[in-house]
Amino acid sequence: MSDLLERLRGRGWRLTSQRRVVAEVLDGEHVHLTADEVHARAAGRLPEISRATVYNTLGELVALGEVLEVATDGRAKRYDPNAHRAHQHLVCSGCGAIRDVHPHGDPLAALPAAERFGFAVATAEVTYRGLCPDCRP
Amino acid sequence: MSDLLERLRGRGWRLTSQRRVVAEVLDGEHVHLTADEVHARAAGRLPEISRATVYNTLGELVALGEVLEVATDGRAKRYDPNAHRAHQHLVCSGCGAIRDVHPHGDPLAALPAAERFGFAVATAEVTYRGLCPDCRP
DNA sequence: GTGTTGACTTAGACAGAGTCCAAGTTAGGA
DNA sequence: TCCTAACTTGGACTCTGTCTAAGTCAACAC
Ligand SMILES: [Mn+2]
Ligand SMILES: [Mn+2]
Ligand SMILES: [Zn+2]
Ligand SMILES: [Zn+2]
Repeated sequence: MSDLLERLRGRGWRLTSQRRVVAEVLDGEHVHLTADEVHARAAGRLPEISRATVYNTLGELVALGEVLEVATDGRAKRYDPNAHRAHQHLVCSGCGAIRDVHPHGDPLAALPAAERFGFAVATAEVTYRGLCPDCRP
Repeated sequence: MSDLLERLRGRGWRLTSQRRVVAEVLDGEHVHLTADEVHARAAGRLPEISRATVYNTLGELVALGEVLEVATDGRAKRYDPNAHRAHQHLVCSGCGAIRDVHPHGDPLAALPAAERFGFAVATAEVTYRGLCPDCRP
């Protein structure tokens, strides 16, 4: 992620302080922040950064494949900087905590051709749900 | 689904015309309607049914396990009356069309204990994504 | 260094999905 | 038939995200 800014420059992007700060907020942390959380942390370093710019930058990073968008039911999307190693998510049904997990095998392999209905199936996302240690009875 | 109204009555629910119409709209169809689509179809039979009641009734049916909520990223949730046979979903990345699919094996089995981090993992939802025949280049 | 310019940022209006509330209505038991 | 708690209603409200017009500035040319 630290060379992300170089990669972006290589694509002809302007390196603005806003983009730099958003990249720094996502850098290194294996977290799954909402756009508003990214905005709050970015504003800690660059107080007047706008929500629109955070949304724009996140959208650009997603389009480049540098960040993944994780849709969690009903609530705000989460942005995942761990885009370079395929993984799935384990979500606590109690508190909403999210962890990266690495299941065995390729989930796509479980879908037989007869169940593909002519689709060109490209990806399989798996969401495991259950109660985390803190939320267990 | 046709005896759903009986099951609801058994739980002490009042059988109102609104609830009856929402149940009829979902009945039998293996579709994945949004709340607003359910409202539109229900209003065809009972013109003054309100959005709030449709949301309330759908939420109650979900809580009872009679209907599944399918979160599709960014868009409105879809309500799935096919709650009595486990299945997964295949979604077109182009037009958003949804189909029920039945992969081989239990997707939970692919997650080793060491990857469960103390969670009591209960379910695995799989979303397959790709282009449907109409959207393929 | 200075100037130029189109890419970028901003505030705020807007939109879609869903929730909440106070007031009115009604299903179903007494 | 009456009564009342449960249900429904319309509209206000919240949350998430998009859009736009006007202002700003990074990067390049000189
Ligand atoms: Mn992740
Ligand atoms: Mn389904
Ligand atoms: Zn938890
Ligand atoms: Zn399609």
